[in-house]
Amino acid sequence: MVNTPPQVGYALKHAQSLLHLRMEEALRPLYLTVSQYSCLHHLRREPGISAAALARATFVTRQSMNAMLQQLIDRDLVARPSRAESGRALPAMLTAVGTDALDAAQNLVDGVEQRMLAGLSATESAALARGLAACVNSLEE
Amino acid sequence: MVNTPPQVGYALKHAQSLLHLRMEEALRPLYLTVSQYSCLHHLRREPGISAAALARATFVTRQSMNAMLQQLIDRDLVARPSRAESGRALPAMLTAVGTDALDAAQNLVDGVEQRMLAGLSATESAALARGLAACVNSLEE
DNA sequence: TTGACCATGTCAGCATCCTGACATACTCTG
DNA sequence: CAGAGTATGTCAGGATGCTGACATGGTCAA
Repeated sequence: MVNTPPQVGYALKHAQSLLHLRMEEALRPLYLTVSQYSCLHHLRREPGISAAALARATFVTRQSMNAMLQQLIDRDLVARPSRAESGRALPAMLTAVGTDALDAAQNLVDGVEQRMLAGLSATESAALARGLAACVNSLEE
Repeated sequence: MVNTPPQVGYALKHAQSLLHLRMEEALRPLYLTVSQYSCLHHLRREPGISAAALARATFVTRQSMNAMLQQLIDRDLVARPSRAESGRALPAMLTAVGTDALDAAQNLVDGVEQRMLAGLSATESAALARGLAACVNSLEE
Protein backbone atom coordinates (compact mmCIF):
# COMPACT_ATOMS: atom_id res chain seq x y z
CA MET A 1 0.00 0.00 0.00
CA VAL A 2 1.08 3.52 -0.67
CA ASN A 3 2.49 5.39 2.28
CA THR A 4 -0.43 7.78 2.53
CA PRO A 5 -0.80 9.91 5.65
CA PRO A 6 -3.78 8.54 7.49
CA GLN A 7 -6.95 10.54 7.96
CA VAL A 8 -6.12 13.69 6.08
CA GLY A 9 -9.81 14.00 5.26
CA TYR A 10 -10.77 13.75 8.88
CA ALA A 11 -8.15 16.30 9.91
CA LEU A 12 -9.47 18.58 7.21
CA LYS A 13 -13.00 18.30 8.50
CA HIS A 14 -11.89 18.70 12.08
CA ALA A 15 -9.91 21.85 11.34
CA GLN A 16 -12.67 23.36 9.22
CA SER A 17 -15.28 22.54 11.85
CA LEU A 18 -13.27 24.21 14.60
CA LEU A 19 -12.43 27.21 12.45
CA HIS A 20 -16.11 27.68 11.65
CA LEU A 21 -16.98 27.45 15.33
CA ARG A 22 -14.37 30.01 16.36
CA MET A 23 -15.39 32.37 13.59
CA GLU A 24 -19.02 32.06 14.62
CA GLU A 25 -18.08 32.92 18.18
CA ALA A 26 -15.94 35.84 17.08
CA LEU A 27 -18.62 37.28 14.79
CA ARG A 28 -21.53 36.83 17.20
CA PRO A 29 -21.11 40.32 18.76
CA LEU A 30 -21.61 41.79 15.29
CA TYR A 31 -24.71 39.68 14.70
CA LEU A 32 -23.08 38.18 11.63
CA THR A 33 -22.87 34.54 10.71
CA VAL A 34 -19.86 33.07 8.95
CA SER A 35 -21.86 32.77 5.75
CA GLN A 36 -22.87 36.41 5.95
CA TYR A 37 -19.28 37.45 6.56
CA SER A 38 -18.16 35.41 3.55
CA CYS A 39 -20.80 37.09 1.47
CA LEU A 40 -19.69 40.59 2.49
CA HIS A 41 -16.05 39.63 2.03
CA HIS A 42 -16.51 38.50 -1.56
CA LEU A 43 -18.76 41.44 -2.24
CA ARG A 44 -15.86 43.76 -1.47
CA ARG A 45 -13.49 41.77 -3.67
CA GLU A 46 -15.93 41.84 -6.57
CA PRO A 47 -18.35 44.75 -6.32
CA GLY A 48 -21.36 44.38 -8.56
CA ILE A 49 -21.14 40.61 -8.66
CA SER A 50 -24.34 38.66 -9.27
CA ALA A 51 -25.96 36.57 -6.56
CA ALA A 52 -25.35 33.37 -8.48
CA ALA A 53 -21.62 34.07 -8.79
CA LEU A 54 -21.52 35.00 -5.12
CA ALA A 55 -23.19 31.71 -4.28
CA ARG A 56 -20.54 29.76 -6.16
CA ALA A 57 -17.77 31.67 -4.37
CA THR A 58 -19.20 30.92 -0.94
CA PHE A 59 -20.22 27.33 -1.59
CA VAL A 60 -23.97 27.68 -1.18
CA THR A 61 -26.85 27.53 -3.64
CA ARG A 62 -28.32 30.47 -5.51
CA GLN A 63 -31.46 30.13 -3.43
CA SER A 64 -29.63 30.36 -0.14
CA MET A 65 -27.57 33.27 -1.35
CA ASN A 66 -30.59 35.23 -2.50
CA ALA A 67 -32.28 34.68 0.85
CA MET A 68 -29.13 35.78 2.67
CA LEU A 69 -28.72 38.83 0.44
CA GLN A 70 -32.29 39.82 1.23
CA GLN A 71 -31.46 39.74 4.95
CA LEU A 72 -28.37 41.84 4.39
CA ILE A 73 -30.33 44.29 2.27
CA ASP A 74 -32.95 44.56 5.04
CA ARG A 75 -30.13 45.48 7.40
CA ASP A 76 -28.76 48.04 4.95
CA LEU A 77 -25.43 46.27 4.63
CA VAL A 78 -25.92 45.51 0.95
CA ALA A 79 -27.71 47.30 -1.87
CA ARG A 80 -29.05 45.89 -5.09
CA PRO A 81 -31.09 47.51 -7.85
CA SER A 82 -34.59 46.18 -8.36
CA ARG A 83 -34.08 46.06 -12.10
CA ALA A 84 -31.12 44.99 -14.17
CA GLU A 85 -29.85 47.41 -16.80
CA SER A 86 -28.97 44.53 -19.06
CA GLY A 87 -29.49 40.85 -18.57
CA ARG A 88 -31.15 39.32 -15.53
CA ALA A 89 -28.25 39.45 -13.09
CA LEU A 90 -28.77 42.02 -10.33
CA PRO A 91 -25.40 43.46 -9.27
CA ALA A 92 -24.96 43.57 -5.48
CA MET A 93 -22.80 46.15 -3.71
CA LEU A 94 -21.72 46.92 -0.17
CA THR A 95 -23.26 50.00 1.43
CA ALA A 96 -21.21 52.32 3.63
CA VAL A 97 -22.65 50.61 6.68
CA GLY A 98 -21.83 47.25 5.17
CA THR A 99 -18.25 48.29 4.54
CA ASP A 100 -17.86 49.36 8.15
CA ALA A 101 -19.36 46.12 9.40
CA LEU A 102 -17.03 44.17 7.15
CA ASP A 103 -14.01 46.07 8.45
CA ALA A 104 -14.91 45.17 12.00
CA ALA A 105 -15.63 41.56 11.05
CA GLN A 106 -12.41 41.28 9.11
CA ASN A 107 -10.37 42.21 12.17
CA LEU A 108 -12.08 39.54 14.24
CA VAL A 109 -11.72 36.90 11.55
CA ASP A 110 -8.06 37.76 10.99
CA GLY A 111 -7.51 37.24 14.70
CA VAL A 112 -9.04 33.78 14.51
CA GLU A 113 -6.94 32.87 11.50
CA GLN A 114 -3.77 34.05 13.20
CA ARG A 115 -4.69 32.00 16.23
CA MET A 116 -5.19 28.98 13.98
CA LEU A 117 -1.74 29.41 12.44
CA ALA A 118 -0.01 30.34 15.68
CA GLY A 119 1.69 26.97 15.98
CA LEU A 120 3.14 27.09 12.46
CA SER A 121 6.14 28.92 11.08
CA ALA A 122 5.74 31.12 8.03
CA THR A 123 7.23 28.37 5.91
CA GLU A 124 4.86 25.78 7.33
CA SER A 125 1.86 28.06 6.84
CA ALA A 126 2.84 28.57 3.23
CA ALA A 127 3.20 24.82 2.78
CA LEU A 128 -0.24 24.32 4.29
CA ALA A 129 -1.76 26.86 1.92
CA ARG A 130 -0.08 25.24 -1.06
CA GLY A 131 -1.17 21.78 0.05
CA LEU A 132 -4.78 22.87 0.38
CA ALA A 133 -4.68 24.54 -3.02
CA ALA A 134 -3.38 21.31 -4.53
CA CYS A 135 -6.23 19.37 -2.92
CA VAL A 136 -8.78 21.81 -4.31
CA ASN A 137 -7.19 21.50 -7.70
CA SER A 138 -7.36 17.70 -7.68
CA LEU A 139 -10.98 17.63 -6.49
CA GLU A 140 -12.60 20.08 -8.83
CA GLU A 141 -13.60 19.29 -12.37
CA MET B 1 2.03 43.23 9.03
CA VAL B 2 3.13 39.67 9.54
CA ASN B 3 3.87 37.73 6.42
CA THR B 4 0.85 35.47 6.78
CA PRO B 5 -0.24 33.35 3.83
CA PRO B 6 -3.44 34.90 2.58
CA GLN B 7 -6.74 33.11 2.82
CA VAL B 8 -5.76 29.90 4.49
CA GLY B 9 -9.21 29.82 6.05
CA TYR B 10 -10.87 30.15 2.68
CA ALA B 11 -8.67 27.46 1.17
CA LEU B 12 -9.56 25.23 4.10
CA LYS B 13 -13.27 25.74 3.55
CA HIS B 14 -12.92 25.29 -0.19
CA ALA B 15 -11.04 22.02 0.16
CA GLN B 16 -13.40 20.69 2.80
CA SER B 17 -16.43 21.66 0.75
CA LEU B 18 -15.13 19.90 -2.33
CA LEU B 19 -14.05 16.83 -0.37
CA HIS B 20 -17.52 16.60 1.15
CA LEU B 21 -19.11 16.90 -2.28
CA ARG B 22 -16.92 14.19 -3.80
CA MET B 23 -17.50 11.88 -0.86
CA GLU B 24 -21.24 12.42 -1.14
CA GLU B 25 -21.10 11.52 -4.82
CA ALA B 26 -18.96 8.46 -4.14
CA LEU B 27 -21.21 7.18 -1.35
CA ARG B 28 -24.51 7.82 -3.15
CA PRO B 29 -24.64 4.34 -4.74
CA LEU B 30 -24.53 2.88 -1.23
CA TYR B 31 -27.34 5.17 -0.03
CA LEU B 32 -25.01 6.55 2.63
CA THR B 33 -24.40 10.19 3.47
CA VAL B 34 -21.01 11.43 4.58
CA SER B 35 -22.31 11.83 8.12
CA GLN B 36 -23.57 8.28 8.14
CA TYR B 37 -20.25 7.02 6.85
CA SER B 38 -18.42 8.96 9.56
CA CYS B 39 -20.71 7.45 12.14
CA LEU B 40 -20.05 3.89 10.95
CA HIS B 41 -16.33 4.60 10.67
CA HIS B 42 -16.02 5.74 14.27
CA LEU B 43 -18.26 2.96 15.40
CA ARG B 44 -15.74 0.47 14.10
CA ARG B 45 -12.87 2.27 15.77
CA GLU B 46 -14.68 2.36 19.08
CA PRO B 47 -17.30 -0.38 19.35
CA GLY B 48 -19.79 0.17 22.15
CA ILE B 49 -19.30 3.93 22.14
CA SER B 50 -22.20 6.09 23.35
CA ALA B 51 -24.18 8.29 20.98
CA ALA B 52 -23.00 11.44 22.71
CA ALA B 53 -19.34 10.49 22.32
CA LEU B 54 -20.01 9.57 18.70
CA ALA B 55 -21.59 12.97 18.18
CA ARG B 56 -18.49 14.72 19.46
CA ALA B 57 -16.25 12.64 17.20
CA THR B 58 -18.28 13.48 14.11
CA PHE B 59 -18.92 17.16 14.89
CA VAL B 60 -22.68 17.04 15.23
CA THR B 61 -25.02 17.40 18.19
CA ARG B 62 -26.29 14.56 20.36
CA GLN B 63 -29.74 15.10 18.91
CA SER B 64 -28.62 14.76 15.32
CA MET B 65 -26.55 11.70 16.17
CA ASN B 66 -29.41 9.93 17.92
CA ALA B 67 -31.68 10.62 14.95
CA MET B 68 -29.02 9.29 12.57
CA LEU B 69 -28.39 6.22 14.71
CA GLN B 70 -32.09 5.46 14.63
CA GLN B 71 -32.02 5.52 10.83
CA LEU B 72 -29.00 3.20 10.78
CA ILE B 73 -30.69 0.87 13.28
CA ASP B 74 -33.80 0.77 11.08
CA ARG B 75 -31.54 -0.31 8.21
CA ASP B 76 -29.90 -2.98 10.37
CA LEU B 77 -26.46 -1.42 10.01
CA VAL B 78 -26.18 -0.64 13.71
CA ALA B 79 -27.49 -2.32 16.85
CA ARG B 80 -28.07 -0.84 20.25
CA PRO B 81 -29.64 -2.33 23.37
CA SER B 82 -32.90 -0.77 24.51
CA ARG B 83 -31.72 -0.66 28.08
CA ALA B 84 -28.36 0.22 29.57
CA GLU B 85 -26.78 -2.28 31.93
CA SER B 86 -25.30 0.54 33.94
CA GLY B 87 -25.66 4.27 33.51
CA ARG B 88 -27.74 5.89 30.81
CA ALA B 89 -25.36 5.56 27.88
CA LEU B 90 -26.56 3.03 25.29
CA PRO B 91 -23.56 1.36 23.62
CA ALA B 92 -23.85 1.22 19.82
CA MET B 93 -22.26 -1.49 17.69
CA LEU B 94 -21.93 -2.32 14.01
CA THR B 95 -23.93 -5.29 12.76
CA ALA B 96 -22.52 -7.71 10.20
CA VAL B 97 -24.42 -5.88 7.48
CA GLY B 98 -23.09 -2.59 8.80
CA THR B 99 -19.53 -3.88 8.70
CA ASP B 100 -19.94 -4.95 5.09
CA ALA B 101 -21.44 -1.60 4.14
CA LEU B 102 -18.59 0.18 5.88
CA ASP B 103 -16.01 -1.92 4.02
CA ALA B 104 -17.54 -0.93 0.71
CA ALA B 105 -17.82 2.70 1.76
CA GLN B 106 -14.26 2.77 3.01
CA ASN B 107 -12.96 1.73 -0.39
CA LEU B 108 -14.85 4.51 -2.09
CA VAL B 109 -13.79 7.12 0.45
CA ASP B 110 -10.17 6.03 0.26
CA GLY B 111 -10.34 6.52 -3.47
CA VAL B 112 -11.58 10.08 -3.02
CA GLU B 113 -8.86 10.83 -0.50
CA GLN B 114 -6.19 9.46 -2.82
CA ARG B 115 -7.57 11.59 -5.61
CA MET B 116 -7.41 14.62 -3.33
CA LEU B 117 -3.76 13.98 -2.51
CA ALA B 118 -2.77 12.95 -6.02
CA GLY B 119 -0.96 16.21 -6.69
CA LEU B 120 1.14 15.99 -3.54
CA SER B 121 4.26 13.98 -2.78
CA ALA B 122 4.35 11.79 0.31
CA THR B 123 6.41 14.44 2.06
CA GLU B 124 3.95 17.16 1.13
CA SER B 125 0.99 15.07 2.22
CA ALA B 126 2.63 14.49 5.57
CA ALA B 127 3.32 18.21 5.91
CA LEU B 128 -0.33 18.92 5.13
CA ALA B 129 -1.49 16.45 7.77
CA ARG B 130 0.85 17.97 10.35
CA GLY B 131 -0.22 21.48 9.46
CA LEU B 132 -3.88 20.61 9.86
CA ALA B 133 -3.20 18.93 13.18
CA ALA B 134 -1.42 22.05 14.38
CA CYS B 135 -4.42 24.17 13.37
CA VAL B 136 -6.77 21.90 15.25
CA ASN B 137 -4.50 22.09 18.26
CA SER B 138 -4.43 25.86 18.23
CA LEU B 139 -8.18 26.21 17.80
CA GLU B 140 -9.33 23.93 20.55
CA GLU B 141 -9.28 25.33 23.98
C1' DT C 1 -33.93 35.12 -37.91
C1' DT C 2 -34.93 31.13 -35.39
C1' DG C 3 -34.33 27.63 -32.13
C1' DA C 4 -31.30 25.20 -28.86
C1' DC C 5 -28.63 26.21 -24.96
C1' DC C 6 -27.13 28.42 -20.77
C1' DA C 7 -27.34 31.57 -16.75
C1' DT C 8 -30.04 34.07 -13.43
C1' DG C 9 -33.67 34.90 -10.12
C1' DT C 10 -37.54 32.97 -7.73
C1' DC C 11 -41.16 29.82 -5.72
C1' DA C 12 -42.48 25.63 -3.19
C1' DG C 13 -41.43 21.64 -0.49
C1' DC C 14 -38.36 18.91 2.15
C1' DA C 15 -34.29 17.36 4.88
C1' DT C 16 -30.97 18.36 8.09
C1' DC C 17 -29.08 20.31 11.96
C1' DC C 18 -29.28 23.45 15.61
C1' DT C 19 -30.78 25.69 20.27
C1' DG C 20 -33.34 25.23 24.45
C1' DA C 21 -35.27 22.48 27.82
C1' DC C 22 -36.12 18.47 30.76
C1' DA C 23 -35.75 13.87 33.17
C1' DT C 24 -32.64 10.32 34.40
C1' DA C 25 -28.41 8.25 36.18
C1' DC C 26 -23.89 8.39 37.87
C1' DT C 27 -20.04 10.83 40.56
C1' DC C 28 -17.99 13.31 43.99
C1' DT C 29 -17.58 16.68 47.48
C1' DG C 30 -19.13 18.44 52.00
C1' DC D 1 -25.84 10.69 53.64
C1' DA D 2 -27.44 14.85 51.08
C1' DG D 3 -26.58 17.94 47.56
C1' DA D 4 -24.37 19.91 43.61
C1' DG D 5 -22.26 18.87 39.35
C1' DT D 6 -21.85 16.30 35.09
C1' DA D 7 -23.20 13.25 31.26
C1' DT D 8 -26.70 11.00 28.56
C1' DG D 9 -30.94 10.46 26.02
C1' DT D 10 -35.10 12.71 24.45
C1' DC D 11 -38.77 16.13 23.05
C1' DA D 12 -40.30 20.45 20.82
C1' DG D 13 -39.52 24.37 17.93
C1' DG D 14 -37.10 27.01 14.63
C1' DA D 15 -33.42 28.32 11.41
C1' DT D 16 -30.82 27.16 7.55
C1' DG D 17 -29.70 24.93 3.31
C1' DC D 18 -30.88 21.85 -0.34
C1' DT D 19 -33.45 19.75 -4.52
C1' DG D 20 -36.74 20.36 -8.08
C1' DA D 21 -39.08 23.31 -11.02
C1' DC D 22 -40.22 27.38 -13.76
C1' DA D 23 -40.02 31.90 -16.32
C1' DT D 24 -36.97 35.36 -18.04
C1' DG D 25 -33.07 37.21 -20.57
C1' DG D 26 -28.82 36.64 -23.31
C1' DT D 27 -25.80 33.93 -26.55
C1' DC D 28 -24.58 31.28 -30.34
C1' DA D 29 -24.81 28.10 -34.13
C1' DA D 30 -27.59 26.63 -38.13
